[in-house]
Amino acid sequence: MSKKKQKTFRPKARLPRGFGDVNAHEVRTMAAMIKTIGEVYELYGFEPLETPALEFAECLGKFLPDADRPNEGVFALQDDDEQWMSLRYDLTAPTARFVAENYDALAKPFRRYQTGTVWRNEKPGPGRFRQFVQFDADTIGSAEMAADAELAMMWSDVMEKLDIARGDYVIRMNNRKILDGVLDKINLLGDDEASAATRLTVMRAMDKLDRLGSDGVRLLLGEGRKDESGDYTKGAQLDAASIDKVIAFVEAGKDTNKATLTALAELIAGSEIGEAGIAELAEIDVLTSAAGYAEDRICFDPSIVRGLGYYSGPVMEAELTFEIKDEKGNLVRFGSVGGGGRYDGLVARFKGIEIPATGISIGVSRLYAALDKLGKHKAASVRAPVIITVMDKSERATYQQMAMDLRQAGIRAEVYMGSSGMKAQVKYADKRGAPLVVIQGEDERANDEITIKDLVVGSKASKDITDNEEWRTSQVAQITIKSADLVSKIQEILAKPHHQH
RNA sequence: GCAGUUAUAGCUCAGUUGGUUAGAGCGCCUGGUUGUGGACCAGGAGGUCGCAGGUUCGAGACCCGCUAACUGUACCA
Repeated sequence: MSKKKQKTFRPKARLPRGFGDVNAHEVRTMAAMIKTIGEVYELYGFEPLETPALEFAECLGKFLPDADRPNEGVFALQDDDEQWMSLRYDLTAPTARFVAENYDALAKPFRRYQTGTVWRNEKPGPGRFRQFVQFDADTIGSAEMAADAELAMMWSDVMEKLDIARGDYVIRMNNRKILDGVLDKINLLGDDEASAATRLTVMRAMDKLDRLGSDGVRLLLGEGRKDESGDYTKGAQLDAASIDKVIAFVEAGKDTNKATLTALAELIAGSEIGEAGIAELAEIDVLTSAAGYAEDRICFDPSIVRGLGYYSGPVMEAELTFEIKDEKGNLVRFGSVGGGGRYDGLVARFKGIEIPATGISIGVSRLYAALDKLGKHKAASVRAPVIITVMDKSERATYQQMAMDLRQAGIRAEVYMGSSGMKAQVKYADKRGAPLVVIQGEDERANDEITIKDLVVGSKASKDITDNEEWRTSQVAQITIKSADLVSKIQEILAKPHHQH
């Protein structure tokens, strides 16, 4: 052996980008959110379903891993028998698989809700992760607009149950058939490849109205647009008349849903598919209006596009409309926190027969981030445990009994599990945010007493004490009680206002 | 994917036209205080200056390549 020290390999402790740890506060608030959303879904009659994280790649849809880039878009791996499996990238595709697999046994329409983690192998950004949580509800096997209307209203209920005030959010709704109507009017509904490609470009451009404004969209519909970094995006090369039509369409939103429908009807008059879409939205409007859900909650917005893949009828998006400032004072808008719509073709991939379906997907992770910045999380705070210090290790059983007594009364309590001295123990309690510290050393034990130190009161008192001698010897915010009174005394102290949240 | 910017301690960042042992604040640890959080005081740990090459007597700084992160943009079931 050489005398040189072998350099031991130490991996850098780090996480792949787009993945994040979830701390105690986040776990609790996220769980509370999920509970709230689930309760609303249950109220509407939806049933829970869980499916696995991995599915056969071919079941999830068009993102089949190929030999060159097996993990583009999805995380995929090969089973023993070389079949490709993928981590699910949404909850809709697994649901379609489930329905196709169990179709005969299900009560139709099948109404289920599901929450879970999904994974996407793509570039992360602010508010965008490679692993995140969604919470979906779908009605499968109904072509009725009532199903879409119900989801929009339920979504609105969810937002308000999460303490997002009416006006701070809005469910925006459009219809893919109306979008097709516009494309129809500018002669882009052809089956040829060129039309299909231009269609995509046009829809992408329309979807960017909120971010780029109508001037930016105009550029994307025409020649192309150069962004501030100098990168150039080629446009759809439409002629001026067509551009005007598309712009008029995306800006056709009015103050009331009825007025929007009227405006849209004029713009796409003569297109069969477009008129069908307007009829669908009109039907939804009747139902939502009758239930009292006005434009301040569910708003028809012609600029909503929502993905390019499978939607076939109404599409919707939940948007947070308030703005707040970040640490640097910049205005931050959260924007979309979920999407949904009708996808009549999805189950047909498996069954051959078309089964109409509609659903919504709430982006729990994004919504969480937004509510966190708003300070709107409820039920998030759990009181830290009372810490019982270990003054004499030989008395551990006694301290343990104190903790058990407190727990019996429903009070979080823990005996200090480390081996440091008292100073470190109180410091530990402080760092944990403990409300109280329980102390029983030799002196107390001799008199069958226990000392309770109130860390909240002590913290306030420390501001007026600059002398350490005084701080130490005055034993600030401490009381000594009879051992038998431990639980009742602590209950009494914790009921005081300064220990309430 | 494309473009721009950046990379120095756990965090936020200094580091002069290239010059000796690379700094500060905050945080962390220890002691002042063997039975007490904060404040204060004293001390301490922590860096292959992203990686690899080159220019130079000499590189944290200059040049080339790579990597990563950030921002914008594209894509987004």
